Amino acid sequence: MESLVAKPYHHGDLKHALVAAGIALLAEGGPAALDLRKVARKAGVSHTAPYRHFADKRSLLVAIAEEGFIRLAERLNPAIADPSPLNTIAIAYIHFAVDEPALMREMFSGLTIDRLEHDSLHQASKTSFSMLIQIIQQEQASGRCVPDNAERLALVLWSLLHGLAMLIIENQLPMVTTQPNGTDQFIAESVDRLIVGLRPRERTQ
Amino acid sequence: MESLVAKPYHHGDLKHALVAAGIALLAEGGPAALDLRKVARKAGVSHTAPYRHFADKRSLLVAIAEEGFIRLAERLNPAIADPSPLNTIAIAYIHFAVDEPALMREMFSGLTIDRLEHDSLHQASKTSFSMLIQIIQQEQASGRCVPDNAERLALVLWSLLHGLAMLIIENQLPMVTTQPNGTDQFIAESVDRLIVGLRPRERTQ
DNA sequence: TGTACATCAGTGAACGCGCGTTCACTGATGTAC
DNA sequence: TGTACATCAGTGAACGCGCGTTCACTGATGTAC
Repeated sequence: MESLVAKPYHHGDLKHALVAAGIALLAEGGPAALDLRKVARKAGVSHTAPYRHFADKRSLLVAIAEEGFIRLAERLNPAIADPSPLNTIAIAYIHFAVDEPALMREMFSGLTIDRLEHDSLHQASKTSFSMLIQIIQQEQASGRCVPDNAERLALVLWSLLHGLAMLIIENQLPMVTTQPNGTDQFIAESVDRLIVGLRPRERTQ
Repeated sequence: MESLVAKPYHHGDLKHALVAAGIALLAEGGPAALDLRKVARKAGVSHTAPYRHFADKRSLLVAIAEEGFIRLAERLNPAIADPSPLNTIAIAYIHFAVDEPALMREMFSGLTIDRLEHDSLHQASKTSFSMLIQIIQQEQASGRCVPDNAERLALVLWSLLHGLAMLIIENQLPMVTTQPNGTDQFIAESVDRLIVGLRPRERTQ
């Protein structure tokens, strides 16, 4: 069901259209659906046209992962100005994963794409991470977070959020996700737990 | 380099041999390396022999994931009797992932295998999770953990461990993993953080 | 403004490959009498 | 203990398929004069 009106010979912006087509295919059919020929078909172009813009399939995958990190950063960004930034960024992170599970997996499949070899991809992922650091620093400034190394604390937070996101999209937490509003509730519960800790406090509040 | 001595016509235990061959292939070549023909070749058998034991490729993948969860449970089990069980089970969980990254990914790829449809697989994964619950309950019994719902607390712990494991095997934490002993140190740091919390405590200890 | 030509962005046929699966088969094993 | 036969576990040829990639090509565009 291609919606193409009076297609010209030259596409105009095929490179970005191919990335968008790839992301759309991931959304529709999971990771297995991502092959060069399908991407080209989705973009309404012959299956050899992508080679004018990407050296090979791997290059397209890198571009898709990069775009994924850019979109993730856009989703996380509003949390910085939020009065309850930890919970808000957690919700944003996990909702992004739930909305785009296949893209999320593709972005984090470091086994197939070595991030450090692709600088723009690396930068894109660092942008998201820097938001976590920033939020930790804000919380430290207002005395709601211990004054330890902010990057390290952000890594712990990231691990919790990433684990939640992955377990949820891999359907490992049915006891949580099948409840109405269960996911958001459990995210809030998890973030609270990280904030107050497992160990009992002498005097609450 | 098959080490086969005087191969008989009947294999004897081909079913388990195929699962073992699949896990070995995952260890060697990553997720992409896992196809029926390679598995059969690895087990020293024709590429149609697996169909005597598995209906199709999917069935073999389910069996491999199940074996993965059994092995994970074996690795986690000793932590229960450990004096510092939280840190020990965390180390065990993440070391398992680091040792068998492709198997780990396969086990948790719920997008392709629906766990709830395969009861023995579901049971196998619950065994590992129940160890986390057990450890939380022990800590609660000795007053080192708040007396909230143990299963819920275990889910939070699991999320943290899973996120750590995934980020590490996807090579997202180079700043941690490239340091000598950096991984174990960061695991300990993360578990400690979950125990004491992000929020400052009035009076330490 | 018009023409010549280099360059760029697309096409479609063709390739080799390895996959999952099927099929008719054969060799090995277990059991009834 | 020996034989007949059903059953089980393996084989190898063959299939259809879709993939990534290459190649020679053609249509469209931009620029120099």
